[in-house]
Amino acid sequence: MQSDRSITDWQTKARAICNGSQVVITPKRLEVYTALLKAGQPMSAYDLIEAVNAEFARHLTPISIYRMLEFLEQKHLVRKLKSAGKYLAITPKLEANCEQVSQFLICGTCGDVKEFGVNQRLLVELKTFINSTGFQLNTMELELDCICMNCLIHFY
Amino acid sequence: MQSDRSITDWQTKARAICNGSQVVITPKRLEVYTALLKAGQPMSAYDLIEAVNAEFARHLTPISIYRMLEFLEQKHLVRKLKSAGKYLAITPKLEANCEQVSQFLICGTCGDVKEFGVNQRLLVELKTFINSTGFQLNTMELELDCICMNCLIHFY
DNA sequence: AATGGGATGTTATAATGTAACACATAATAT
DNA sequence: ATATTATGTGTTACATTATAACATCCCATT
Repeated sequence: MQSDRSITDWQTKARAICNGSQVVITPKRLEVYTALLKAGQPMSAYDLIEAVNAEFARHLTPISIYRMLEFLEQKHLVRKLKSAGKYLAITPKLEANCEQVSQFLICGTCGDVKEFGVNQRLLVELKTFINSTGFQLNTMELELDCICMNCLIHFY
Repeated sequence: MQSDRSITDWQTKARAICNGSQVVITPKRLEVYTALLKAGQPMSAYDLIEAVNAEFARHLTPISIYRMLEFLEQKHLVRKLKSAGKYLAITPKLEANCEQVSQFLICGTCGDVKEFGVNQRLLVELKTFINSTGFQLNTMELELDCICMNCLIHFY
């Protein structure tokens, strides 16, 4: 959960990011982004529909949400976690530190997600290996299949 | 696509792996595994239903396939690629080489998957970083979001 | 006002994955 | 040898995630 203050900051930044092109951040797109910011955790597209419709008195349909999410992804305001089918607002956390790259640690048991900064050198090394295959990494922010401490204790 | 010879080898190994416990590899489970081996590439559960039903004259339903896939995953005969929603028969390729760990390079554009061996040291290092978070990596065989050379040429 | 591009609405449907309960089969215990 | 139990499968229905196709709206510019 983000504070109201930082949400406002991020809304402002979002507007700035989308400035200048023909393609703009509309009120609804900003609402989708805001709902994700407020949640402060990954949400499914359908959970997001409920959240936006409730909070902003809309009646968005799945296709609309998916289109807006696609837009927000292109602007790097939202990140899709493919392995979980969930979406996450991108926040500043580790951006300031160029030595660190965010990794998404996803608990395969309960779905909890932790964002964690890892030494950039490590990922550059991995990227270099991969480049020799003809495939190129789309991002160095990996989705890592994990189990969280809580599930480890309770279920194993 | 695997050769008939190596498919037979893997069927035999599969039986051996499942030997000794109460839980056995039944004909149908072996058929699911065999269909995946023959495909030699990741398949969706529904593609797999069609393949098994056609080749072995079954009429399996989704729930059955998912149950069999779960069994095969537990026995490490099948790997689920969560980010792609596809399933892959596990084959020997890199197992012999302890210095290397398989990585799954997944083209986000066309869905093509390449298995690629990476220096184990690198992944142990990553794993060590992650352990400090309270989350633990379920596997060092990562799913890496990539673009393949072919899509790179055609679409960008 | 006309037009043209981007954004959204509307409807329908595809693709992926599970729940709940019934039945079958095979190993074991009595 | 039968009863019991655990495992495997069938059947039906449904939940969740995602997209296709086409219509309409809105707004900037002509």
